[in-house]
Amino acid sequence: MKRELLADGEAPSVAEAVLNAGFDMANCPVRDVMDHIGGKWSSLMLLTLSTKPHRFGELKRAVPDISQRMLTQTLRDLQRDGYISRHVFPTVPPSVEYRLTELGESIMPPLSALVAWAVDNHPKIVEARKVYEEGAE
Amino acid sequence: MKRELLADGEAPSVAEAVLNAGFDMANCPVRDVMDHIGGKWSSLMLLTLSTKPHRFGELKRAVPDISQRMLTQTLRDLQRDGYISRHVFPTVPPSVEYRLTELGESIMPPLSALVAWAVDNHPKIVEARKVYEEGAE
DNA sequence: TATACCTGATCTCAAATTGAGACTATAGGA
DNA sequence: TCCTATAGTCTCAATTTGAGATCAGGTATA
Repeated sequence: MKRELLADGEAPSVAEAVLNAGFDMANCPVRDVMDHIGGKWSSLMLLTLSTKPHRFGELKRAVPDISQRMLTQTLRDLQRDGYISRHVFPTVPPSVEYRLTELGESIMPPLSALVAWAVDNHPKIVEARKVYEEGAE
Repeated sequence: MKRELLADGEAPSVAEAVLNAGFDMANCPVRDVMDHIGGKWSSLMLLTLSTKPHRFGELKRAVPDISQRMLTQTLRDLQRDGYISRHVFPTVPPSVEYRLTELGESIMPPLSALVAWAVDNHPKIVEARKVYEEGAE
């Protein structure tokens, strides 16, 4: 395995590798990638599309509180970065299908791991916020 | 293991679990967590703090193009959500040390995996953008 | 025939978020 | 006395976001 995951207390090898060796802040891959897939809707889009290809309207229904404007823009961004592909079917009215590319599929294992962590640890975060708010009074 | 990582082509079990079972969009853990650690600077902060505790000024030097305002705010947000702790030393001038909490440590394995993916696949994304721009002309 | 409606996408304007840079307090050193 | 360093905060302009109307074009309904 090229990079090992960190166990609690283990030396953070990935972080050190990234932060030390050739870490150009001006053209930082971490920020460049995280900015996009960390966007407000991107992870939810990728997660939804990982189950199966979706049409525009399906995505809108799957993620109800996204505005049409942001849906279009999020899809454009993901397409631009090569995570998803866009297929127009010349039906009437025209329908458009979005699906993960190979690159998009390849990010799902680490992204899913992070999402799983998020779901598992969400209660702790909510609790931490409550404690913080109480301390701030 | 509670959740398994996905191999390419495997059924996206995490995504389905999240999207189906009790997935309340209004109080979505995925968005709630990703919004914060996916923020423009959060992942870089966590990554930097995972190597060792840092003082405010050290963080500013480690992430040069963050503004002081956003550094303060990002640290507050991470502290509020329980990822990092803040220790004030009553020296003159006072110095403040930030370090990962147990919760913060626990997110590093999945976050590091994603960062590793980002570093490994950054060239493909840059290439995808180039192709997209050319096709758009 | 006229009207409503479906699709995916865009336009406009107001609201929220962000960045740049100046400003605060205190104390030590030149 | 003036300059430096620390960890922030404050203000204002620029960018990003959301809500809602609008578009194009063809089909179903009245």
